[in-house]
Amino acid sequence: MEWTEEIIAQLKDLWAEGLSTAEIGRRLSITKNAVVGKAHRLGLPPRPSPIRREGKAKPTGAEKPEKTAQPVAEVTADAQRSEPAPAAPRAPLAPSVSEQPAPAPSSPQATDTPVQEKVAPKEKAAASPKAAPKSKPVFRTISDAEPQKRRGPSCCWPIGDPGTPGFHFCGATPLPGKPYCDEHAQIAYVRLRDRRDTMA
DNA sequence: CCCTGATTCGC
DNA sequence: GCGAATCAGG
Repeated sequence: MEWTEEIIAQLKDLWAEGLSTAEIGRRLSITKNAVVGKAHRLGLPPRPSPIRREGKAKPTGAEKPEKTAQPVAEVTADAQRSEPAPAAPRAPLAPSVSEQPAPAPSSPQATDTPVQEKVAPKEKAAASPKAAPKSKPVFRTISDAEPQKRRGPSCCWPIGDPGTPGFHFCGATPLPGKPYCDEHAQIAYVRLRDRRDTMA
């Protein structure tokens, strides 16, 4: 795992937002162990821990079976070909706004915009993902995440979390030559110098 | 069972 | 430093 400054910043941000370690791990495509381990190493404020580990000798050391990690975010939208998306490969956390993982459209263009607003950390209660509890996060492709009828170009801005039931793409008509609609293109194509973080 | 975070310790 | 394995509580 390559802990770049950016990833660490995201970790801190999500940690500060109160997301669970597993949730953070899911968003960063890493395990919760990695999140917890790194968080502790960074000296991040501890969460209300459910346990109090007393003097317990560990019999066997931790082996490393080394599972094949596949951080594959397969988003094959037919809309993005001529232009490489400078933004999120999987989740809308890369484009600017560090404190707003889930973009909320201010002006719904469709009459029934199924926007999920902000995905709260309690989203797990709303659904029971039976898929692979222990394995790596499964990223849904656009084909099964969005039962799109029309084949025309559509905004591929992700709404919600990949792998969760409500996940889908925006689907609005994108700007000419852009993978995103007007609305999301504004957040996707952000000047880096406009990025302002509240992190230390 | 599921979830959570903490710690240990081989690498 | 990293994180899987493990622990331990809800």
